Amino acid sequence: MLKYSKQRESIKNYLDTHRIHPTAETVYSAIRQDFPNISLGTVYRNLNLLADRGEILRISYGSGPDRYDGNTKPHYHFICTSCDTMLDLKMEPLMHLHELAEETFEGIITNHVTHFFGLCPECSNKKNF
Amino acid sequence: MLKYSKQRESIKNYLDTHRIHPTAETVYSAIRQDFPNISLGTVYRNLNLLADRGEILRISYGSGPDRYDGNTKPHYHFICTSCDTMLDLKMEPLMHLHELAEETFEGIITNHVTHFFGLCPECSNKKNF
DNA sequence: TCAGAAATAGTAATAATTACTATTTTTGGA
DNA sequence: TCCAAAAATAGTAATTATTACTATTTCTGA
Repeated sequence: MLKYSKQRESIKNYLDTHRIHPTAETVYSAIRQDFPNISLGTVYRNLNLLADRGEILRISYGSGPDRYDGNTKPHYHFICTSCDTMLDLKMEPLMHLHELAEETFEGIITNHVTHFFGLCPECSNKKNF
Repeated sequence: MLKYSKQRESIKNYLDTHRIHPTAETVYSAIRQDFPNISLGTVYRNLNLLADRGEILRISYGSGPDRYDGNTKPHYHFICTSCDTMLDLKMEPLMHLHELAEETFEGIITNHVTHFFGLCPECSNKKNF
């Protein structure tokens, strides 16, 4: 049985109001403004709990820590290989790609994950000068 | 200047002859049959070196350790959420997806990574009984 | 053959995350 | 309103995957 906690509410609220795809560490630093004694374990536990319930997204990619996203609508993510910024892409996601993949596969494919890499607008400008 | 090493040759050969997408730890265990004193650091260093040179693929996904693949031809990977087996998919990869994504993006997108998840043939059979 | 460069083995360190435990908070009844 | 059980927390320790460090060994080309 899930019980209310003000720490969890604060974490959820932070993700809903800051669409920067923060890491657990970033969330931890931010929440500490309001809850100076919150522990990193609590942040991880609640991020996992919220992600398992589908209230937030956990985004894993290559190297580096996982990112979290309050926007659960299907959308693609871009990661800048120079500054690690993660951005939402406007492109419509290919929702049925895994159904296509399943046609030539003996098992069951239920979902797929795609991430895009390159230089973010800011970093691509810097490289031009 | 790159120098020959029998350990590296053995690692490369293992990946070329075992298309099971092994982890560094799996490669380490296997190579130890021939080189009982090889260190895990040597395995990691050579896997990284080979991947950087494009001779093998490093595959990172959600949780769990990275996998390595001697097959450098572009192809998609499937990961079983039940047993963690990684399999190649026969489906043709969408090589130009990141060019499509770049059309609605202010920065530069140079590549993308897609992984598929579900139950492998073996695990999907088990669940039916 | 030999000297310098590169690679190795073995070990220590790091980064991200999870596990553990004693204490505190929440919550649905009495 | 009070209370006990369940759940959550803070603080800490442990784990996992990987990289860094260093003294020794192996390559290689002159």
